[in-house]
Amino acid sequence: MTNFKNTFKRKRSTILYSISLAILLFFLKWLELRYIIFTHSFEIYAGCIAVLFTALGIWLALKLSKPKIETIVVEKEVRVNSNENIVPDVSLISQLEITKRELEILNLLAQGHSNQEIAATLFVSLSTVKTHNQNLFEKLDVKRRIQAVEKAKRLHLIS
Amino acid sequence: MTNFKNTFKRKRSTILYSISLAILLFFLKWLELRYIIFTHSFEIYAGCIAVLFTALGIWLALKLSKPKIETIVVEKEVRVNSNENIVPDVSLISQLEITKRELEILNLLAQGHSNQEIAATLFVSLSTVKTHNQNLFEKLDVKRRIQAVEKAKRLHLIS
DNA sequence: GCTTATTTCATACTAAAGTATGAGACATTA
DNA sequence: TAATGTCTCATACTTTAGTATGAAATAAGC
Repeated sequence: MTNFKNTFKRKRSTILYSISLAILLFFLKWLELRYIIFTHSFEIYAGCIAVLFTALGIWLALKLSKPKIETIVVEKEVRVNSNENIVPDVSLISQLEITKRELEILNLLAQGHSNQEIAATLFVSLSTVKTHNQNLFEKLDVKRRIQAVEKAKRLHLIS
Repeated sequence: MTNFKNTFKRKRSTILYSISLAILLFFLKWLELRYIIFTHSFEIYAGCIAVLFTALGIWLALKLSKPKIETIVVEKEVRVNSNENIVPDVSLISQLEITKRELEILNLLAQGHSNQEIAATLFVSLSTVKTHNQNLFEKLDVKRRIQAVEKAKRLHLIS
């Protein structure tokens, strides 16, 4: 312990010097920072504005964007004995926002036609048929044409 | 006409004076505008930054955010024939020389599965499923899976 | 044992289907 | 007139489907 005290006394000046030096260095660093901020105040200001208004933009977009409406059909099985006359369910078709053209294509799909054949039948391009298919699959919440047909028949969208 | 010319000559200086005055005024206005822009260049710059980054924010938000989805659930009664009159036509199946395995695959096809899924279900390789499909299509005399399903249902090979 | 039918798998290829994205034309509607 | 919905088409790319062919393993029946 005495040894430690002696050592401390001997080295006090050194330690003090070190501390002063450290403080001075910190002060200088601080001055440098101030200087940097001062000389670049415009850029910093602009940066702040940029960040702020980016945030504003994001907030605006999130607030004002309309939610996409998705209709999900929950199927309830009802068992019947007789084959009733199957009538296309018009209300469900409109509810799922299936357009006339899409319904046409759905019927052709159900007949087992390829996209090429459908395009030829309707006098449109292959691209068009593919686009209709895409929209149709999304509206019916299916992945493949065969599922679309299957579901459409089950929901009586087509006969 | 002569009268007009004389009037014009008399008033030419006046007109020229007016025009000069107008030009001068325009020039002054332009200077003023320049001055305004100059003295407020920082605000204008900041404004531009604000607009730009607001747009950036909106774009970012729209691009990167998942679309808001509002879900509407519709309950739909699906009528299912519970009677037993739809029974796989065994005689026709054997007549067409459709094997057990092929019939299994036909049923999975009818449920809208992909070849991959069928392979996984039956614990066989994709190649095998394709081979079965090929044989099946030939026996049913169709070109595509969707036609195979359609025909199989029509012939009551599957329910 | 040999043949035959069935099931399995592979490779290599072509064709078709599906995804993602952007955009023009046109009619309807607020 | 501006916004919206529908239909149209394109390009570029990835994934599935389908074709052709050959072949191994196995069980059933002659």
